[in-house]
Amino acid sequence: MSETGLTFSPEIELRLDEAARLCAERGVTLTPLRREVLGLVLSSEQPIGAYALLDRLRRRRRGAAPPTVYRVLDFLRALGFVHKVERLNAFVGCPSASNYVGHDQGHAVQFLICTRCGRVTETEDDAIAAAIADAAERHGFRQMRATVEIEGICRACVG
Amino acid sequence: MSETGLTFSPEIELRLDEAARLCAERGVTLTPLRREVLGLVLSSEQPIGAYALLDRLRRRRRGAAPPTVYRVLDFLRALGFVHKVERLNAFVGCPSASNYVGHDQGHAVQFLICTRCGRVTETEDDAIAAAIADAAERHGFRQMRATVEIEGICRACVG
DNA sequence: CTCGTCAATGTTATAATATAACGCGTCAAG
DNA sequence: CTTGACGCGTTATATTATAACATTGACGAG
Repeated sequence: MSETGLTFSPEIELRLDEAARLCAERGVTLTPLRREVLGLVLSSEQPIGAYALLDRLRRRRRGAAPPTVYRVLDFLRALGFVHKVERLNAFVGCPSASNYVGHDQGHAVQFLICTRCGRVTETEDDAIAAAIADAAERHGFRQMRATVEIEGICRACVG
Repeated sequence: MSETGLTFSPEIELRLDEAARLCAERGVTLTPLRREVLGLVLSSEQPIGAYALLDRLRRRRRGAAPPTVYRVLDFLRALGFVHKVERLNAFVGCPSASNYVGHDQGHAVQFLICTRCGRVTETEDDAIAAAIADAAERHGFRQMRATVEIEGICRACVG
């Protein structure tokens, strides 16, 4: 009857389709492997580490190795589909990848990391970005990108 | 005649003395090992990785091992004498440790990371801190600390 | 004194994260 | 048809960090 069926939830498949479209626009390819890795990242409630990703990937692709996932993550980050949370050495899907600009930067994002539930919320706060740009300028510093990771307890956890 | 001589430059020895004083105030001890590690971090022009630190430490202490430096770094970070630069997995001395407040936080600091010369400048920008606090609050997020790391080209390098 | 306790460090092993380097197949341009 | 770029496989290794347990020395209670 049916084929393998959808690998991911319909919502995520939609986002993957959108990502494929954006890739095509930029003259690059969202290969099956890349699509699968992105789907796994997007499916994770929490930031996912490269090796956790690798484990999950291996359920479907025998022989996947660290370079497999790191290469794909590099690709996805360069396109802005995925971000790395430095504090956690883990990766999150970008909720607004259509805003894409460039190499894991472009739209200045910040993360709210809940140390209780482990979830990470991405924001794009212009006031923070402006304050940072301003501070950089005052130091005569030519800013390329900024990492902003706020740790604490999220609304849901704090009750 | 003289003994071993000063391990570090006079300026750094002064800062180490000050650190020892602050430790005493807080009822903890800046042991010789801790003093030496802090001196090494302060002596480094650039952020220094734990294993680079370990190498240098070994010149004077045979048998130093990774836990040796990680434990000391934890101690120094808890006191605010040292910060970790997450983007680099490396450590910098805090220029204003007298402002100490607590566990590698307290006074909200930001880093300006020059990707050309590798130097890192620490700042304490209230506008950034305020913008972050404000954004957190708007998300109903109880902020505990924030990592802000700005990458680009420093004044000296950009000319 | 001497015992217990604690902070500090030593010691061994291993976990977790990330990259280097090379090979191989496909496919399109020339 | 061959050359070069891309995508991925494969093996090995580098880098960063922690777990777990042992030893030492200082110091107060008894």
